[in-house]
Amino acid sequence: MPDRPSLDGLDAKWADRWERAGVYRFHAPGDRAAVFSIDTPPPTVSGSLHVGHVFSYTHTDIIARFQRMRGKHVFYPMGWDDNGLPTERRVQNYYGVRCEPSKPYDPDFRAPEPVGKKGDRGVQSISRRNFVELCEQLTAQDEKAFEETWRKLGLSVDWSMTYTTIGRHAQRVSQTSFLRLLRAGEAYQAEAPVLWDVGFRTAVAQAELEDRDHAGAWHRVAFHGPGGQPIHIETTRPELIPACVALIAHPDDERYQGLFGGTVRSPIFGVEIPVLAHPAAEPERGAGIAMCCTFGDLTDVQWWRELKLPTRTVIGRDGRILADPPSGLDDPEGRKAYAELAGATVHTARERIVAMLRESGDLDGEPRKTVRPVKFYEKGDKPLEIVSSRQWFIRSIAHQDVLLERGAELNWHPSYMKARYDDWVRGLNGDWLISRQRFFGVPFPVWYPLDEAGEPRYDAPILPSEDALPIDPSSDTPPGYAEDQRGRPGGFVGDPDVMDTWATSSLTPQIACGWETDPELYAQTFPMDMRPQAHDIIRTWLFATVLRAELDGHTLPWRHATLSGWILDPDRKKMSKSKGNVVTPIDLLEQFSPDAVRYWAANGRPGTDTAFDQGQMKIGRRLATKLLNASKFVLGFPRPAGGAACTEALDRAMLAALDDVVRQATEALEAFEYTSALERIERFFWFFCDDYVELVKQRAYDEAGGPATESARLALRTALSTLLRLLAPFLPYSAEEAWSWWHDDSVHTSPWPTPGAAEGDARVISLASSTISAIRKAKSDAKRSMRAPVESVRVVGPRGELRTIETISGDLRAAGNVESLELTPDDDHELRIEVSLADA
RNA sequence: GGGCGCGUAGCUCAGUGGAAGAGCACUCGCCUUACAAGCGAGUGGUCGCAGGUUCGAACCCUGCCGCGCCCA
Repeated sequence: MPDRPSLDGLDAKWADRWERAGVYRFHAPGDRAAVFSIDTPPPTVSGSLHVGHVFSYTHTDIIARFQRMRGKHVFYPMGWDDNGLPTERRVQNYYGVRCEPSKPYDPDFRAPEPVGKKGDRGVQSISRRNFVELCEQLTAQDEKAFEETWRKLGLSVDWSMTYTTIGRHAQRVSQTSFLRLLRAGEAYQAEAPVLWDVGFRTAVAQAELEDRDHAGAWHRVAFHGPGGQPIHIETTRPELIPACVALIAHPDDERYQGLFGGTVRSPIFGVEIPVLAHPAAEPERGAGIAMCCTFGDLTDVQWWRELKLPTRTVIGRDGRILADPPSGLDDPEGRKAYAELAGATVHTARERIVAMLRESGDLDGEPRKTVRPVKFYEKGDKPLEIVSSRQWFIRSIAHQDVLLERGAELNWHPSYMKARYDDWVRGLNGDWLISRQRFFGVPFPVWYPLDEAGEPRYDAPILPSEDALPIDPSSDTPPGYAEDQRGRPGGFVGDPDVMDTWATSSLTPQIACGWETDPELYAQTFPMDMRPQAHDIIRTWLFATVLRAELDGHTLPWRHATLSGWILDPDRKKMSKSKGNVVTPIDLLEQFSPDAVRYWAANGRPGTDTAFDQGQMKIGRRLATKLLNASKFVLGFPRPAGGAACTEALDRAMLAALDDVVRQATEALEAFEYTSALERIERFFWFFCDDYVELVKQRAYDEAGGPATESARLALRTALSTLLRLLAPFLPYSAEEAWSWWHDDSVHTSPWPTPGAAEGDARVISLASSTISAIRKAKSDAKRSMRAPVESVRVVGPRGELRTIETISGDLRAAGNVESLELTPDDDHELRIEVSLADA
């Protein structure tokens, strides 16, 4: 036991010992009921950890530690989400490279020096395989740094079970699951219009969209009616005029009754276009008649599908106008005009076409500026386009009802978060698009035979056997073929796409629990007990995981979902990356100690956004330091003899009150309410230090010993043992340090306290506190030391209360340095305490 | 536009039908043999606003205002 206990250095000391002793190692007990399994969110390693991570992962760790002390075998693996676009982007920016799939692999390629500043040097094109290798190298580095932070924070993770979402095991699980869905008809591919990000050149899913206000302008444009009369439409996207396949108005719109069923000619391009009626047209919007294009928005897709309209694609996957005009654009003048647009970006094409319309007199008035919500890919910086392409989907629309049922079975913490899930499931408007035209991800384990013309036969995919997984169809050869047949007529070709990150991370329970690879482990850990995550990814991660477990086994993946809030900066705004990076988690842990940072995190209630508050960390640091000092004080007394008993009223009352705290804290933690558990424990702890310890100090010091002294020493030790264990989930380092002063085992594997048989009078405590308070106030008012002698304390009040005070009068006199304590009955008035100080 | 949450002391937040609370900050004190990185005491509130229910409302109901988030 050190002379001056300190928090500094505890993390290094204990993180190392815990690892060596295997304190958090999972040992399968052979019994599902004895396990508590946690589906830890794999953080995206393409960024840096920020205080928000520290916040929410601490919440999970508190529950993990509590359940472990409750006797559960806690299954608590960590994963790293390293696959997917965020990693690609990080690698591109970090090394200044770009993946060029047509380039051959360079076996001698060495990772370039990291880019110092943007624009320092040109971007280097490298082969897909070299690019993937760079991704693997950089994520390995990032993962190491993440693990260090987590260990320092004191997460009680079993690090021997760490997985990554790009690792072999995850790929195997992901591909196995995909093949099964494919065989069951739950996964399918289709040529369909999909939302497309032209910057990243990939399809994106509904869950990855966000609406952003985007500046644009209404253009009033004349189409030409049968008699040459102008039919005006209003559009924000005049560059899509060559893609126009119909004009559409509401069936009840009187203005256009005469035109329905007829045709008009498009300006500039001179294409004959039908005028049709459809209820999705909004009479109030613009001119009430809209041009339907391939594809301007999701309504265009709906019209195209329902009215069986032709396709006139003009925007390519790079966001530029295609070189060749679409079918139907036959007019020579029109083709000439189109040629001036070919190759231009959407923005440029719009400017040119506006100039043409102005020239031809088909632009009515000037464009009117507007701001309207436009769909963006959440990671993208250009509006999404809609392009038709072949993509993989997982069925979800067909399962909406059962998904809602599963949502109702799940225990949500806090419960109101369920509404977000329900909203999302009810609002699904298509199946889940899982293919991405990217490089660093889990490949689709599929090849296609090539026909005589060298065209892939998408309807006859070649599938690997499950035991061959994981495979990469771009380098592995399908069964029955030789590698030299790749890409040749009559040969084969691999599916070029990779799965979206969520398509793999929606399987974290299966990946972590050993689905199809470790049946024993799986039986003891799945369905998991707890899924902690942030509330903003209910529509992605939570939803997708529920879907996959349903499709695979008609089960929920876990019993409880716990949703953490966000960290807000002091201005109540969501903590931005730049701000979060000003103070890195490591800096915080160094400055305040892990226990202090955890204390701050533990004060953020489940689901509630919480302010970043270094003040709370200071308080946490104070609490942890106090715990060490109080422990040192209690353990400084001789150990009570074997036959010692708590005989004194104050000791018994204190232990009884502590039992209540144990009950309340246990109940709260069982319900994942770590904040109220901490609040109750903490409140008691300060009472223990400030009042109880002060009151029994003299009695405990008494070198003559005796039953009353033994009672105090025993009560102090008993309470300390309980308090250290109650605080261990929150302050694992200081609790472990103090515990180690008188135990050989770890506090984190010792049993969670249970209420004892202590019987005590709760009134004793409140009367003790109010009496000693009155004495202190008298001294404080007189600006005297707390040790100043008191000539007399006169307590006047009801006999019952006086009798209670009588039982603790010795402690009160000793603590207050009181010469005489006088008790005067007065049953007609409330308790009154008069204090007379001795002369200075 | 729909849904969810929030609004209590200068700040961060507890309290969900029975006497308005804690910590921080601030003020005034105290070397007190665990802790001065400590301890004691004090100042501070129209519980967003307006109605309603009730013997009694910060708490339940209705409406409004403000903030945030999710979804269209």
